[in-house]
Amino acid sequence: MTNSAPEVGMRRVPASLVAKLTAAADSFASTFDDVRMDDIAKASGIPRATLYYHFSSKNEVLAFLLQGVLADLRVSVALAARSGGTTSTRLAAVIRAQLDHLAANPGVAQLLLANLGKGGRLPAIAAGIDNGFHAPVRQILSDGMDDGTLAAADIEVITTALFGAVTTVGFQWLIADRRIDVDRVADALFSVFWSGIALDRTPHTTLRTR
Amino acid sequence: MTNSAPEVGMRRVPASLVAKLTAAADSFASTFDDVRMDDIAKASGIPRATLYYHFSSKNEVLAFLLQGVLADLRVSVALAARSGGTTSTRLAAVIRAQLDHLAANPGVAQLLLANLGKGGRLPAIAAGIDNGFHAPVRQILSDGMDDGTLAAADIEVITTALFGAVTTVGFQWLIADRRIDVDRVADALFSVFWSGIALDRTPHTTLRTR
Amino acid sequence: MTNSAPEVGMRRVPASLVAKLTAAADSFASTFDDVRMDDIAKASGIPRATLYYHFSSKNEVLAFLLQGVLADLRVSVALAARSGGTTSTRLAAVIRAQLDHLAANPGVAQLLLANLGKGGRLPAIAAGIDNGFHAPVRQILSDGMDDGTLAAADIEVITTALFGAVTTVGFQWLIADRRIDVDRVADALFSVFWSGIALDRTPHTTLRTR
Amino acid sequence: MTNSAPEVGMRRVPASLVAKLTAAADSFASTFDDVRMDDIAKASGIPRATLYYHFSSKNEVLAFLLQGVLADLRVSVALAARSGGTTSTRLAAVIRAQLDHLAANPGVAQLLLANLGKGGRLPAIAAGIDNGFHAPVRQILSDGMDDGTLAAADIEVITTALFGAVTTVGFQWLIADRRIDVDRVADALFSVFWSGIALDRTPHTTLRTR
DNA sequence: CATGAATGAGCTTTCATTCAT
DNA sequence: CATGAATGAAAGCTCATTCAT
Repeated sequence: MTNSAPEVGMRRVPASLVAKLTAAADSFASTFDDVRMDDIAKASGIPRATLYYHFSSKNEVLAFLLQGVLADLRVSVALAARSGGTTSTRLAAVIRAQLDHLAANPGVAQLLLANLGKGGRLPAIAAGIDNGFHAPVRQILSDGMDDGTLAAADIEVITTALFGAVTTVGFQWLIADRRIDVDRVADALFSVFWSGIALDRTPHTTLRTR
Repeated sequence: MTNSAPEVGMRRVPASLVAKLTAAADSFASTFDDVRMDDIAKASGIPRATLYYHFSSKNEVLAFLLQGVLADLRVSVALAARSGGTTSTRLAAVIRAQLDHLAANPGVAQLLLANLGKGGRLPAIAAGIDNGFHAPVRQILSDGMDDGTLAAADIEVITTALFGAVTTVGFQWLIADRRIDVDRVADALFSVFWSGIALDRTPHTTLRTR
Repeated sequence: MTNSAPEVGMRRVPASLVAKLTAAADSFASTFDDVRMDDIAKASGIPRATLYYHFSSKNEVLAFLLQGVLADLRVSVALAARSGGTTSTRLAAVIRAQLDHLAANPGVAQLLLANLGKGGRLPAIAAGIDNGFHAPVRQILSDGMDDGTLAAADIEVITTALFGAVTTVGFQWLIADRRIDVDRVADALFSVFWSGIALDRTPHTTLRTR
Repeated sequence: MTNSAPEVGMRRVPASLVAKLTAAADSFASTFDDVRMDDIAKASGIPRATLYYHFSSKNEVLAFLLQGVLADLRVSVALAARSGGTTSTRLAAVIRAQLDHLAANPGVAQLLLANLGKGGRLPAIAAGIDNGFHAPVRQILSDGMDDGTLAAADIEVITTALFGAVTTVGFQWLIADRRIDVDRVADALFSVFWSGIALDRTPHTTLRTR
């Protein structure tokens, strides 16, 4: 899973650093605690001062890693989405791609989760997720509606729901089992989103409780 | 939404503190950054030293707030789940309950999200979420399978997926619109989970990419 | 030489700190090198964190000390200037006061000198010196011209020249001898400024070399 | 005002560096803050590592600049002092020379002032000032006493006082007006030192306050 | 020779927590 | 009981200097 080394406005990061950083990312990202610059330094073997030579702050380092991971996600999800099959095939592939990605980058993915609610990085991260996951899924859904495969539905909600469901389940598995049983999880998730859970699809009515 | 003031091992927290803390929770929780003891103190008007008189650490204060919110969630979701309707009715009610809860406690909910990956609080939080959301949903699903309303399925995955989907979509709305259009979101989410997105439910096969 | 503890916009500084700081000032100020917060802490026995509790930055600590010293200077010089004697008596007294002050606060005075060319403190320091020394001297000179004791002259230049001369000579003595022979120096300085160095005062002409 | 490129124990500094450094000196010297190696590098356009190739430390670079400036001072003051006029003419010329020098090198002069109290450079600087200013003035004063032009007086104090007065007034003007009105200042200073400020020179007595 | 890259050492500042009243 | 004051233990960042080409 090669990191595409995106620029974030700082000095072009040399390949050797990129390699060390991404290699070490999972180990320091999964300390389950605030990541300290020293953690990054120790885990990657890059002296703190050297990191500061290439990045202008700790946040830049994290942003760099997150953007790298998101870029990777984008690539693999886009690939899955483009695989010219049916709507269902493409959707299933996208789910698998995201799960594979989670399984491959557990630490950084967690870092990403921890940063969803932090320090001004949100816009960039949100954009990254939108590019990497939402956009392809929106495309698949929209294609599916066009060709009559899918029922008309709230694309925005469904897309976000799919992302949330896949990510949450993936994390749940990672935390519980240290790994993800991609086959089982992907099947179950696809099945829910594709066919729903009801045995019978007779129209029902949602209650408005308020 | 009264906070049930659970004990976490510290001396009984006086009502006045509980009031001030929960009232202020949203303001300091949404600083979108690491919450510092001083933030809590300033937002709640309770001097730092006084907080330390009642709690034994910052984590205890956060845990107290999170548990309070989770207890509230538990109450309202349990209520929704117990409302003796059909499986679909109960499920829809649970989704609404969680969305209402998110809308009512955006700050603390975010705090909770930000703390999913932090400082040893995870087990307690996970337990709280399990009690508050997963358990009732599992019950509903299991009931539904028993009475033939639901297709046999991977209850564990579905439950987690539902939680992730509802929460993620809820946050997405909060961040984008500052509020949640509960009706629209609840309908859309219920519809996906209940019936799926496919127009036609002809059996399909999931590809195994690996 | 009591420090009048002026406020600089930060937390009111407790007397005990003021005492420790001013007592230690000379020792850390005379390291002849950049003063580090740790020097101040060690010399004064006040923990670094405590200093940061009372002051908002290292510069604030230095500013506080400088202002204190300048306030002291102001008091003693004003006293000397007010001593209702003749113009010459008052001027001589002011010179002595400034030399005494230098001798009593060598370290902080040096700190002041080192800071004349640094970090935005200049305006405040300049104001302090103006209040403490220039203003009284200007008053004496102006009084002297009014009562016919002094020849008409460029008060601004003379005042600054006197300050520069007294301070420079004082420092020179401090550095060379570790102390100031106040009697000798004061006499010599007063004599130059009062009578000049020429044996004969026959009018002369200054050459314009360019 | 050509910099005579004195050696300070480092390899011979190439002319191109000398040019760039002295040209840039005023700009980085007037940052009014601690001069960092990077400031010097940026202001002069000479890469930091190149500076280290030619000088062995930051202090060497500063010393080089200061000594250059002091050498210039020495040349022009010596010239003024030697101009075979009367004592008063020579003294006036020296005052003008120092003021001209200040006006021509405000930044480096300030750097010099700021470094009077710093890092081990003091002895060299003091020696430079002594050679450049004090020695010629001492000579003039001593000549004047020999030929009966001057009253007997404390040559050491007067010399230092003159230097302090001229320098301080010069800086004062630079800071206040961005330039020095050399004519006015030189006249006023010479007048004070030559004739004193008293209208009447009737003998007076200095009070001994202690 | 010259210089972009790298880094050891150390600085200022922050913050959770404890103390003393 | 409650709290203003105090502080130990890091954390983030800077900078003079050295390395490697």
